Amino acid sequence: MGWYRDNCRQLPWRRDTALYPVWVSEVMLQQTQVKTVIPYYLKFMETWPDLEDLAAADLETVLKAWEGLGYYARARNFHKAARIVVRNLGGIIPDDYKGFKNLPGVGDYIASAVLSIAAAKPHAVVDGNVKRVLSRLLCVETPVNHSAAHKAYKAIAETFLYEKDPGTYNQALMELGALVCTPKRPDCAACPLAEACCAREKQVTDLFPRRMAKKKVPTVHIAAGIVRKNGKVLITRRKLDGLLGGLWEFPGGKVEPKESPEQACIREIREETGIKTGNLQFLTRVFHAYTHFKIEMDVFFCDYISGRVTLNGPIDHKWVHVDQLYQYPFPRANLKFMELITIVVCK
DNA sequence: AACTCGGGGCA
DNA sequence: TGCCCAGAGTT
Repeated sequence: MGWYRDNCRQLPWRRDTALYPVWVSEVMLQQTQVKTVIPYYLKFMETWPDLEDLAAADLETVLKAWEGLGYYARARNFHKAARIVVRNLGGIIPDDYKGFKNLPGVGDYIASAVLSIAAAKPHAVVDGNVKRVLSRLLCVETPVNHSAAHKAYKAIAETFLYEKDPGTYNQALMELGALVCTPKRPDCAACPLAEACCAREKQVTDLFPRRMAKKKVPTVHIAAGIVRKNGKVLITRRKLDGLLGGLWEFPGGKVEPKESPEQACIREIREETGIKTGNLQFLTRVFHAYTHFKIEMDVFFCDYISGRVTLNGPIDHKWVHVDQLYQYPFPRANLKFMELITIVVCK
């Protein structure tokens, strides 16, 4: 705790420890590094300073603010939770564990983090940092990426919980993991727990935390088309659940075996939107990695030929001017060639 | 209990 | 390149 007081970073969400701003930060910080979150957090709080503001916003606007941050279900769930609090709970965020965790997108980590930091409730957090620190401190053999890990580390974290100031205890443990007890080359010389650390004493910090082997991720070939018609281009909106739910994209899909990217592009656009396209012109190839697979996407300009849009898969579509594309939330893989479109079209 | 869900920082 | 990150929901 003393180490934390002297060494903690000055982060934007540490300025206001009310429930809402802490909640915003914890949702964004889920599986996302501090450095990445900072600009998103500042802009989000500026746009929606209070829960009521967020509840009144369109989902689409919230997704736009989340664009590039990933795990878009976080934004959808948080937005939904804000509306539940305003509509059903009188605008009061529950400050008890059961009531708060019941909200969509709030699991054990967020409930424990928000309530300990913003309401001094005695709940220990378990995140990647905490698991790493405790694993080394006690030479815990439970692999941190195993299903049983959360429960095991939660029990350990609770035994050490400092109930007089659980928020600082939790943040101190996480900060220690982020700054000192790092995944690679931990700085044991700077660690306040060094004397008590099992892994350091045995010189095996690089063997902890234990981790189960990961699977390799396959690569998928994708073809996407920028369909032009009367100076506008076609974009479609993905269904709200699943991968990249609710985001807009250029229509396309998987290139089947024995099929050329051009054929796949025309076929996928016809299947998804019902329209016929042709006169394909290669624009670029984009590489992008997701958690469970990688994609190689060939992007084509296409001309609209015939047919009316009848959606099969996407939940919406629009013909938009290239200058208006920035208004819609797109996946990163699409943003990678967005600027190129403008350059080519204007030429 | 296993699988799905983004994107970036970093060695 | 591969690893890992202030995890939660679904199956």
